[in-house]
Amino acid sequence: MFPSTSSAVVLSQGLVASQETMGTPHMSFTPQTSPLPHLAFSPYGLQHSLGGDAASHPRETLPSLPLKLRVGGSPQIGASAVQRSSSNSPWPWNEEWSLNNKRSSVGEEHHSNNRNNSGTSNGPSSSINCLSVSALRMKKMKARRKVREPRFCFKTMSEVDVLDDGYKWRKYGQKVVKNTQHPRSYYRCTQDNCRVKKRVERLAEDPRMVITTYEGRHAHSPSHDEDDTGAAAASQISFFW
DNA sequence: CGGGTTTGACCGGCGC
DNA sequence: GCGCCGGTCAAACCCG
Repeated sequence: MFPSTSSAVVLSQGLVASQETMGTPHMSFTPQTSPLPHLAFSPYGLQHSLGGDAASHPRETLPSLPLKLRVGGSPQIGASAVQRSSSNSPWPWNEEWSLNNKRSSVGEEHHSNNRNNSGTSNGPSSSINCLSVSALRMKKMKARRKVREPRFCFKTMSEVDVLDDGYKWRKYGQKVVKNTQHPRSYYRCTQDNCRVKKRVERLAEDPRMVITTYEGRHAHSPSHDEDDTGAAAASQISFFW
């Protein structure tokens, strides 16, 4: 799962990204100064800071992440909480959280879709198929777009992009976002009935720093064995929005 | 062969 | 209204 063989995940301390990085101006990071054997975090105490939408998400809607940055045997773990502060950032906790307030949430649909067939199908029924497929796709897209799961993110200094948080992820997309030289990767939890997603990207100004954004909450336990030290460490590190 | 990754296309949202 | 951009899809590809 871990794509790289060696990496030192170190604590990022007191970082403040004040200029636009990956379209994320004025990010500020709360210092975490105590190196811990494992990274864990508890974003739950921060719901109130998320505004109305967050208030609508009960505590349980936030992802529980026994993040286990087990790198190189003796990890120096650290994570910087990222604080919501910008007004015009494309960073998710700004517009997207506010969008959450505006959009009603409906269930997502997961059907197979035949997007690529819509333009190439032949025969007398092709137009009908086109329409139905297109309509289905549209419906699906709309349903998908309206759903906004609770999110939080953190920053780590790591050589690897994908941190071992105990869950199994499948990459479903990669995108180069504007004004960045590093692509953003999109991952989805491979567990059935679990729609937790995460985005991983690197800071443009400091490629050693990895920004991981989780969306949603796992409806299951981590996919591989945990020693639970992450949970224990959760009491030692708190994450902030 | 099954599961994961890559990658180009597509879509909706949003700003101008 | 239009174009840009981020997010997602899914076929093709890769790998064990």
